Amino acid sequence: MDFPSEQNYIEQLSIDCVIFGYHQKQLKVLVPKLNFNGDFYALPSGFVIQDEDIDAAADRILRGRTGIQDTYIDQFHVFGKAGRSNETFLDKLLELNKDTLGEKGMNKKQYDWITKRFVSIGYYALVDINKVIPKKIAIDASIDWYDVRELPPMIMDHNEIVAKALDHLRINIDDKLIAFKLLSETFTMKEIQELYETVFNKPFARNNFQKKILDLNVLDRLEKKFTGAANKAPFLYRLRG
Amino acid sequence: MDFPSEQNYIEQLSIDCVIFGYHQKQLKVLVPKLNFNGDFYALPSGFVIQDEDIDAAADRILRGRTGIQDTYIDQFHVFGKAGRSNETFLDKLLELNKDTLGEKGMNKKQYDWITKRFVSIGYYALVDINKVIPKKIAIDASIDWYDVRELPPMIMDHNEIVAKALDHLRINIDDKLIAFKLLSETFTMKEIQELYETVFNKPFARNNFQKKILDLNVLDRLEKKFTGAANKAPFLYRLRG
DNA sequence: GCAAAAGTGTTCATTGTACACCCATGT
DNA sequence: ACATGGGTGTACAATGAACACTTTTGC
Repeated sequence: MDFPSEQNYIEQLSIDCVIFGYHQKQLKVLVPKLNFNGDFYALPSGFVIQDEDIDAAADRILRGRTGIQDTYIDQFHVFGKAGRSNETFLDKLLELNKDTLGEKGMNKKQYDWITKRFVSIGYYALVDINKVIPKKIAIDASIDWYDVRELPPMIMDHNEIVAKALDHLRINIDDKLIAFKLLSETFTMKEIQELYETVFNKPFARNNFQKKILDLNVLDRLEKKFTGAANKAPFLYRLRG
Repeated sequence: MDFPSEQNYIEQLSIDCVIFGYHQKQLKVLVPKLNFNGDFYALPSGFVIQDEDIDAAADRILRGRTGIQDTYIDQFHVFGKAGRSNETFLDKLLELNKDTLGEKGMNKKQYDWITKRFVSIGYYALVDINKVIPKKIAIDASIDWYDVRELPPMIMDHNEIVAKALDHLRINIDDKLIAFKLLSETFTMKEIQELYETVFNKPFARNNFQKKILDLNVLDRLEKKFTGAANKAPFLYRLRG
């Protein structure tokens, strides 16, 4: 396997990505399971190349797991507690993977790299879940979408990182008009409302919600969407610009 | 001099502090001038010790320049463009300080430390300017308060860092009730208003402002403050808790 | 009494919420 | 025709901004 210590990365600095998607009234996060013995789930992470902007590094990490690039990303917090790495996680990982991560599998440089304390920059990304085909990379055993409310226990402080990312998503969703990044190109008003209700975990009044969204003046109203249902056909909308 | 490369610091990761104070209708930033040949002004910065939380590192750096600790700090952004260090600044610094920073003054390890690319975590701090006696540390030739609108040109992207810190101060000032951190223990309503007017660079209506602040329900009204002026004496207030 | 500045109240506009109603669609 | 869900309009409440008025202080 490739050890990051062999690459020209900044040491002890990592980037953790919370990739949000939305499907069928569920806010989902893309989470790989690590290709080691033991059930280790970890956010898509990576390191910063010496001559690379940190935003570019986040975009590169995202591209590796989603296949798409130039998606919406937002750097929201740095996680830098000294003890965030070594609360049982590392011991367990090394214990269960003596062959690959022990003295046989690694040299000292490699061992030092993974056992040192890391400061991690948290990014969250919003993607159209239909455009993403989750991709395993070398370190992954599998990768899947999980409902943000039913995430597996992840390594280190990764569950906290997701919680904080969700806080920031809620704070920014109106201000930065980012809700639409989670939807397809075109969408109905009901779909936006259900997205909001999922994100905030509370109902919104239908008519007032419509007014609020239309008053943003950022949507173009397109043709109607005929579903075959026995009711009035809803309009499709698209983000202007 | 002490080189940071001799300490047990995380490499290529720094912390930059924007220390805000307020005095006589001016929002001020504490800026040291570096103890090198050439006019190099730089935000109070430092590095993270291996077993130290990043918040603790910021607090330590702050304590070094202000003498006070446990002040209000907020981590607001990470500055990580690959080219932020080496736009003429480093060349100029090395050129003007061949004796101390050239081959004579430094070994290779020290030279590598200062010439590598840095990712910097930005913190801003709010202090009661009356409680701070600015302290030079070894690297400083001088240290002074500057009006945020009349800062000297600083190294690298430090002027941008201040601008972004000010953005975040404005965003958070109401939400996190942090305006009072810039004032003395007790203050008049007029002093709070002038602080707001300085921070936002715009006037506020006196009566509405008073109502807004009192409606926060976080202030205790104390005795009146008799200034000797020929007008009604204002009340003093203090943050509750 | 008077000027200066603090404190309070009242009105108007804007925004947000709750309720009611009409419209299109397929059976 | 009618059940279903989409779209719009109106009334009320809460919030915020503009204006007016009263109170206190030292000369």
